[in-house]
Amino acid sequence: MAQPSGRSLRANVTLEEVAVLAGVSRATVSRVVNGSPRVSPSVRLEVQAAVQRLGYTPNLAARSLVTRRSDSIAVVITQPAGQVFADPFFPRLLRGISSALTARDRQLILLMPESSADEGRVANYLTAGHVDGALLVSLHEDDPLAPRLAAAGMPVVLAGRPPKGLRVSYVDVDNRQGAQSAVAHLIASGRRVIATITGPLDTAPGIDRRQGYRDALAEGGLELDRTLEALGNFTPEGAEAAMVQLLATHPDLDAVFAASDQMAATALSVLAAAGRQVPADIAVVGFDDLAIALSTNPQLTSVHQPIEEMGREMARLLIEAVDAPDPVLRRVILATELIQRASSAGRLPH
Amino acid sequence: MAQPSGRSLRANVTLEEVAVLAGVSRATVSRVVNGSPRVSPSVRLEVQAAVQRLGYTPNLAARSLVTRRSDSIAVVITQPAGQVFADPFFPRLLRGISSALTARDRQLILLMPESSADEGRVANYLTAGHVDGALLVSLHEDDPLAPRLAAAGMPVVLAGRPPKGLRVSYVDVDNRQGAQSAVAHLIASGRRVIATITGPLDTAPGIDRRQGYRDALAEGGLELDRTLEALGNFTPEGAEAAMVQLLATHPDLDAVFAASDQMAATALSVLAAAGRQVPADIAVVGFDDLAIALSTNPQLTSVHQPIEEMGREMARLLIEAVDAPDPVLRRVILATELIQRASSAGRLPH
DNA sequence: TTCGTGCGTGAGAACGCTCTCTTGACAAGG
DNA sequence: CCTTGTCAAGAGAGCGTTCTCACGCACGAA
Repeated sequence: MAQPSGRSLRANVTLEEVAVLAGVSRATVSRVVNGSPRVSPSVRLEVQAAVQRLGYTPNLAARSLVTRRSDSIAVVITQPAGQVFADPFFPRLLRGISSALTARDRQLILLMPESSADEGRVANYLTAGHVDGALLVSLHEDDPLAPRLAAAGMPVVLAGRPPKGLRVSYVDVDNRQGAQSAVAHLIASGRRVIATITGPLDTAPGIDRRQGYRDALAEGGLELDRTLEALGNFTPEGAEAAMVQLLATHPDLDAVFAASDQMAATALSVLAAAGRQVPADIAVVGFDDLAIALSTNPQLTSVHQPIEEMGREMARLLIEAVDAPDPVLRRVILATELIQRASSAGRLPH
Repeated sequence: MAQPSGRSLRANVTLEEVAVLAGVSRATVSRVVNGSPRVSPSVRLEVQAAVQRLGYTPNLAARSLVTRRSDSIAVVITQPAGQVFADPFFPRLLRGISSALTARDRQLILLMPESSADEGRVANYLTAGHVDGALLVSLHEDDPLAPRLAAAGMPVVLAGRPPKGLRVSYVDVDNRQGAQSAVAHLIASGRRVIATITGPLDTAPGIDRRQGYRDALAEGGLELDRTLEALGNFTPEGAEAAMVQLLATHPDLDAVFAASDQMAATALSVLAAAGRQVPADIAVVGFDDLAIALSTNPQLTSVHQPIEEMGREMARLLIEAVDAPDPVLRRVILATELIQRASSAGRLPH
């Protein structure tokens, strides 16, 4: 008998078929599948055997139709084109999210709107009830999606602290404490004229990391000198200009805290070109602990962020919010860790 | 009247309600929504107005239940832990995929199995019919998923050429031609002792890029010298060892083609440490055209790959396969482009 | 015995959609 | 005037679940 050509027939085992094989009703099979306690042990065994034998898998569409939940979560990555792709932040975060989501049998639906027209479609899609909640990852500040979804009553968790007092759950890395520990380390190793190359100061990481720098200076008894704070904007161009300027204005500079590894790498190049020895003359510390920190010369001391953990925590928070009867608002700040490498090796044997 | 606490009620506008408002039957509304031509213009207008007014959005679960297709596509990223994350390949590819998928109203379901146990679950999930097809992105070779899914009759498209003659559709970048053009460029600018630092030779890109190197040598009339081929394995450690060895064995070396930018960057460091001037003494060319190529000193000539385009093409191919009545097998190879920068600047003014 | 009480199980109605079939209106042809 | 064909529109079944009830049985108390 000829096999019908084309696509193989999907495994269409239904609850009904399992019920027949097990000699029970559909309802009972459903109970077993969903782990209800109201089933006698013997029947449960019987049903499980039938499920096994037929290779039954619940039809998610049918289930979703009646339960009115999709068991799926949207991850919205709003990406301002450019160079940010150099950063392995997204794969890491996605991995964390994915891991927590599959552990709880939720599907991950990925949305990457490119244009603002796309963003409108995404908002519609999300509020149409196709997903139970949304994880928002956005690097630019003025993302209108978060308030819009929150207003629509959709559970939402953000990656990173939102800007202006937006009341929505988020998970962030402790940028301030991370920067503080980096600069404290520089002070502890005897550096005294410490500059910072900052990120854009209209973003939370930019602000927080500079604040951490200031905290450390204050705690270390060093005076704050605004001319030691140069705007780098997280770009190579910005960092280069900042480093050049700092060298020109502060010949006695003996340490630089760059708010990102990429900027730190650029700073290292500028220093090398200027004939300054790192770490002998000047120590350099970055932030992010990317792979690039290992391929600079010398290797870069940097602040490590638990990105996967951040993703996992976001997913956990969101699921919690979805399952909760009332809206929940939670903030989670994850600790960072200073990874010491050659670029800040001691002046003071400490 | 008190608003019921908790989650806002989802927009539960149904076909029925639209039908009532428009004064037609459910079937007619369905026809309008799905763009059937068998509707009179006046009724269509009426229905569209009602849809608009109620903010109707089709319930995907219900639709999927009856059409027996999910209109969603899985993207499976099988990631061997490690350093490969440094590469922005995934975000780029995902963006391309996402773009093509949303343009055709398909959902992107992302799966990132971590363990082999996860991979088993993924295989089950996929064959359970929750998705219409799968896009497989795997950096390691012996991924059992592709043959398994293909055997189950699930439409599949791979990112990159599969290893041993696996008969499945894929989209790849022209690694061979890319490498060839890079090395041809070196020859054209007067280099004569050209080494290559290869990727792992059990992977398609590793093999293909070395082959491109050999092609260019042959075409340029240069003799193939196996001692000029050093294994770098796409890792910094491998590249460093390779570069050190090449310098030791070939004092007259005047060019290096590294099969990845990361390896090229490492090679540059080694050369700098050895006091060799780039590009005056030795030219260096990489592959991938990552952001890192811009932050090396000097900036790195590299082979650019159309990653987004690759993603888009994969999505297109898969949707085509899903819609086709019979299984389709297609291969698409996308051209690469050599981006010339300072690291290979001319010896011969050409 | 009689009457709850509790618990395992089944019957059957949704859920919102698509799709086949049927109906009815109208025009054209004999 | 009746038949035939065409085409818009409606009726209604059915997709695979879950979930509310109702049922029946066993058990213990009156």
